[in-house]
Amino acid sequence: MDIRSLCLGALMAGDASGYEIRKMFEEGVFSFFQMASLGSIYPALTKLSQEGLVTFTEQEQENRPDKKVYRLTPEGRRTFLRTLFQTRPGEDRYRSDILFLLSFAHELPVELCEALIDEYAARQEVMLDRITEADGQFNKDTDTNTDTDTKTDPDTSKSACQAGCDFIGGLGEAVCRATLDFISKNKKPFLAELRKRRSRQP
Amino acid sequence: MDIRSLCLGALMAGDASGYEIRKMFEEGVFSFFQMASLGSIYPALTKLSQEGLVTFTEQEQENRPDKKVYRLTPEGRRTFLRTLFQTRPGEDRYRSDILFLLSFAHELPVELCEALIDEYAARQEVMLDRITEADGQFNKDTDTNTDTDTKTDPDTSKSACQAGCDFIGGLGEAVCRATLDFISKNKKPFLAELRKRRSRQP
DNA sequence: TACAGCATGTAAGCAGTTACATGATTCT
DNA sequence: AGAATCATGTAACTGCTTACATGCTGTA
Repeated sequence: MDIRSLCLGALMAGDASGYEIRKMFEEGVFSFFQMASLGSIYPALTKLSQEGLVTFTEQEQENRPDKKVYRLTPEGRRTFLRTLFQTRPGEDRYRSDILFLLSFAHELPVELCEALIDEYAARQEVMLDRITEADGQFNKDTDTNTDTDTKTDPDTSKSACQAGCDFIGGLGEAVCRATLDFISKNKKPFLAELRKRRSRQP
Repeated sequence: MDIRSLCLGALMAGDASGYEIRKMFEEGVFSFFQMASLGSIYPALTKLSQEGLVTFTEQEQENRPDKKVYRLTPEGRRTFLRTLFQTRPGEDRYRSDILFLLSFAHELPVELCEALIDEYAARQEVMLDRITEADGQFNKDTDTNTDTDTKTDPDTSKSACQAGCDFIGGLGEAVCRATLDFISKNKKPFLAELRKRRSRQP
């Protein structure tokens, strides 16, 4: 998925600034399985608006810098939907430095291994919080899109991403819990095993 | 983790050609949490050998193209270990087109949603097989490194990556199973929910 | 006959990260 | 006083994917 589709997808949930879109990928629903940095979001939004797939309104804010609030155009919506249909999804990719480091546990001090496992668990915990908190975050009104033609009817708009996001949120939750469960069950035996080996071969 | 460290890590398990290293990331132990393509592996190995971190021997093969079998030098080993100690692990990143597409389930035909879920499950199944098969793949003798000074003693060598890889393999297995379990429990209700909405708002 | 697997390598191109640039406000 | 949050944007750089180039073997 390229960054442009990611931005369009984010805007499907409601109007947002570049900064807010990043937050969706960093803390929100999408954080579980996609990410995007500001350095890629801003150029993408610029290009998207040049192509007429999004529009933006500059919002003055008190005590805050101005905001460019982007909104999907009907064409943007159509384009995004077409993309969804046509995309044959690429392979999932999971990258984890921690797990790579832990592959070499037998070469590392046991304390470091423990720290790595704890760090891994802590991150999973954070992810779990994000996922459970994000539940229904697509339903909070974004005050700007109550009377737009980009939105169909209020009911559809309300349930925006809901069904899909619930399912995926549930999946993410299950995965995080399984991970944390595995760690709580296997951490100690694993570290004990490492110490045993260490004492055999110093 | 940059590609160079990944290659060094792969070679910790025993001598290998570039082609074989890719297989480790594509089908082997590392496939769960890292990946690397040939187009990045070959240049990395070349650079690594220029820096003296690996050596290679050209092996003629019958009915097969020649092979360059790479081996860690003591310095390569030291460098890699130092990297392990010093690296403060970057954030885990999971990217999934399928899950992104499924976030918009309410905009897609139910049949497509089902196909996406099935595809997702199938991939998890493949991953599960890889992980369980990979168990102990670090222990199969690679016939070339029985009498080298890069290896410590046979016992250590035998248990190469074992402890860490067992742990991580177990984790991967748990995660895959949790995913498949979640899907088998929630797929039907989810699709039913989608159909219900669809009939309400055609 | 065509495709898949084994095997290595180069190079173009792109996508995205990181760093830089700017600046106000609020919290510690 | 300094860090963090909000807010936007550009540009250099990097790292990776993809495609190209080559060629043999075994299978469908």
